[in-house]
Amino acid sequence: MDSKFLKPYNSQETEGRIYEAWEESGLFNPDNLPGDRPTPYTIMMPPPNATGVLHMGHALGLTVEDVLIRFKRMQGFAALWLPGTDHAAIATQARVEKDIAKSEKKSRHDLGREELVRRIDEFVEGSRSTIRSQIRVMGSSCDWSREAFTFDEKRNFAVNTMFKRMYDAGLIYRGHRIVNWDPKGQTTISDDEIVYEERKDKFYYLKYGPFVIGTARPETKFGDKYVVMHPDDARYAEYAHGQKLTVEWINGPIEATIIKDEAVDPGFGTGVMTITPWHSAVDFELAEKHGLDKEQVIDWYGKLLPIAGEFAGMKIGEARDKIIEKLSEKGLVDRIEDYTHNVSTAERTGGVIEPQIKLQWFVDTEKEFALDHSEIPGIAAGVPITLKKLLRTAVESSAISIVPEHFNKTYFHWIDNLRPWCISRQIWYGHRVPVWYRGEEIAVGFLPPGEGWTQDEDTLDTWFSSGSWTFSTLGWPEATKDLAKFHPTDVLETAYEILFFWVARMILMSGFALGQVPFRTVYLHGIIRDAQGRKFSKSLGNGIDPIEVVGKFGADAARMALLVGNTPGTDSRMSEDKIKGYKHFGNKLWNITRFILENTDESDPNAPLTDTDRALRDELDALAADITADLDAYRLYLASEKIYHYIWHRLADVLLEESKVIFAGEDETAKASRRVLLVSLLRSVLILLHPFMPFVTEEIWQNLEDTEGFLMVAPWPVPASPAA
RNA sequence: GCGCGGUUAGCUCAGUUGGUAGAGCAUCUCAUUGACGUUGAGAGGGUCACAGGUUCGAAUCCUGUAUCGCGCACCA
Repeated sequence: MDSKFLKPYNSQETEGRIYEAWEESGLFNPDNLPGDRPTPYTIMMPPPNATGVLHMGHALGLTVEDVLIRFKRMQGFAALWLPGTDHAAIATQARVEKDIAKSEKKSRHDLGREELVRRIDEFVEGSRSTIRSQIRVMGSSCDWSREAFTFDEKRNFAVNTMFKRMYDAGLIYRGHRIVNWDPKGQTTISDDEIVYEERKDKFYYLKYGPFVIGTARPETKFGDKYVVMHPDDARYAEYAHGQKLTVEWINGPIEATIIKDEAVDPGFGTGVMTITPWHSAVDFELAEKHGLDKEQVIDWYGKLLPIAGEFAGMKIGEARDKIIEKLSEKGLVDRIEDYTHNVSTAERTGGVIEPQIKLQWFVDTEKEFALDHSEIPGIAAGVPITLKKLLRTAVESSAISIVPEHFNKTYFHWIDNLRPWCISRQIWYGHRVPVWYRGEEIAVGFLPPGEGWTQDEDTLDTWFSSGSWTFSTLGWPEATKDLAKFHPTDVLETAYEILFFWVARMILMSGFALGQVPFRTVYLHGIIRDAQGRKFSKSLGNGIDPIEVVGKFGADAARMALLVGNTPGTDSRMSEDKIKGYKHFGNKLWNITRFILENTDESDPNAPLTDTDRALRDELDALAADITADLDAYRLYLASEKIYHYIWHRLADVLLEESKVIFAGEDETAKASRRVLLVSLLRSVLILLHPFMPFVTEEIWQNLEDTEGFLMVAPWPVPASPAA
């Protein structure tokens, strides 16, 4: 027996060394795996943002993915887990701009586009290498030879190709539409990048000619020359659609036009409203419908424009009070009420969103097109379909299943509320919109030959590029071997928070580009909270750094703590005590090994098993089948607990205790049988525990005399069922 | 407002197709030079949020209520 078993298990000494050995073996790459492996099993790592360091959520994701990939690798699949990082355009640029502002007191405009992008590239390079090493620390058995970055040359080619194909199919268009404008970040953002903050404001009832209208935003009302009511509202039956009347307003009389539309809720307020098409999505649609004028009232920095007369140049907040003051003097304020509502703010900058009309690029999710090839059930090639329908069908047809299942409803609910997806951003870091202009000419996708072309200034929403992650990583648009073999992928494992941001966009892009689903299963994990149930945050300072935890307790312990009892889609709490418990477990296994080795020196491998021992062997085989079924059904929280429970409370507490009595007795047949049994059980539990605690199991395996090669590729005892 | 979840032991949470309520931690008792610096055996502790219903049988299925959390839409 190796003398190292005489001391407690030391994760610090072991884990780095084992990881290096795995990496050098080349076995993370499915091309190098032993035996004939016709069936692929693929997971694309959700690329962590290249903005900093890994947090507990990443650690959980990496652990779940690694358990699945190790399980399937041992089961004989050509297992590919492809790692990568995300350039996360807005987040990264915001981060670097902040750093520069702090250290050099310079803005991006001081630096210029080229220099800022160069600085960001530099930052990202450093950040990516940090992330790479952190992914390794968790024990992730991913194929580094295929590593990808959402903003490298290959991915840029894929993005430009995708843009061109969607443009040619009529699904991408440029238009003046209402967008979410972030005056602080000076960019548009998508609906999903908005966070709502509850605020208490005033709600003003203003006299507008013969009407009383309600508004929370008097500062937008200067241009309001349309007054809208429901056509069936008896109170206003005397007014006809299109009728004009002159009303006294903020800066004097204006001509108002009556519009009748069913969009107005007669039961809300007075049942009458005026509209501001430039600064409200609902009003914009009304204006489009009736062909009304639209006028900008607030500029790109949140200040009032000349239309506001004496209020021009004022910030919104300042103007609001003064306007009400003036209206009040003019006797036009009917009453003021308190009002609680949600204000839209930009997730990244905290700026209050100002809806604005802007010339932007959009993806149209309701326009019909046809796929020339489809493997998605319910969608036939050549038959007209919309992206919205595609998104729905992929999940409705069970081509994709979501774990836990109830997120299906959330997904459908989101699709039903989907609006055109604004994909252009006014930031400098990221894939630049692949469109070039020359006079009246426009070129899409790639820079055409010839002089005088100017590229669109905007960049693309980062989710536009990560939408193609499952296949751009495999070489698309080239028809590579990898693409043919590994796509569609098997599982997409991610946080439920980005179901829409990312998961839906991948379904959309994969469906459009390949006529395939991007993955067969979506496994959504919950948020990891602290012991008090709070979200980890910088301001609270309650973060548990996974890397620190691993240093202290080992990656194996951290992995188990993240897995056991943590059901998909449910938030869970993390405390050092829990992690410590599993460090103890690693040491328990270490000592079980020691006991078995000490008592089986003279083991005769050919000795027959007694009936009792045979039954004990069968018991573990049954457990193996059970654990396999749990893993196939994504019940990792049960599988991990079951093998833990067996090792500690069955193997150690019962079987080893019993064995002490047997070894102390006179029955040589029972002794011989028990030696064989214990060695056999030890080997089996190492295999079954390996996906969960890869380091300590591999280390023990390497130190057993009768084992060869890596535990990492030892055959799993239960073969894959044909259906799975 | 619409939708989705949670409510089970002091705490954190499991409970897969309905079949005698479980784990870890905590508490208490006992044992212990032992494979274990990190041990074992045992005990106490639960009207499974509440009210109805279906069923031979409900933590589990159905209806409703309360309460907490989340998502979406936000209404002029």
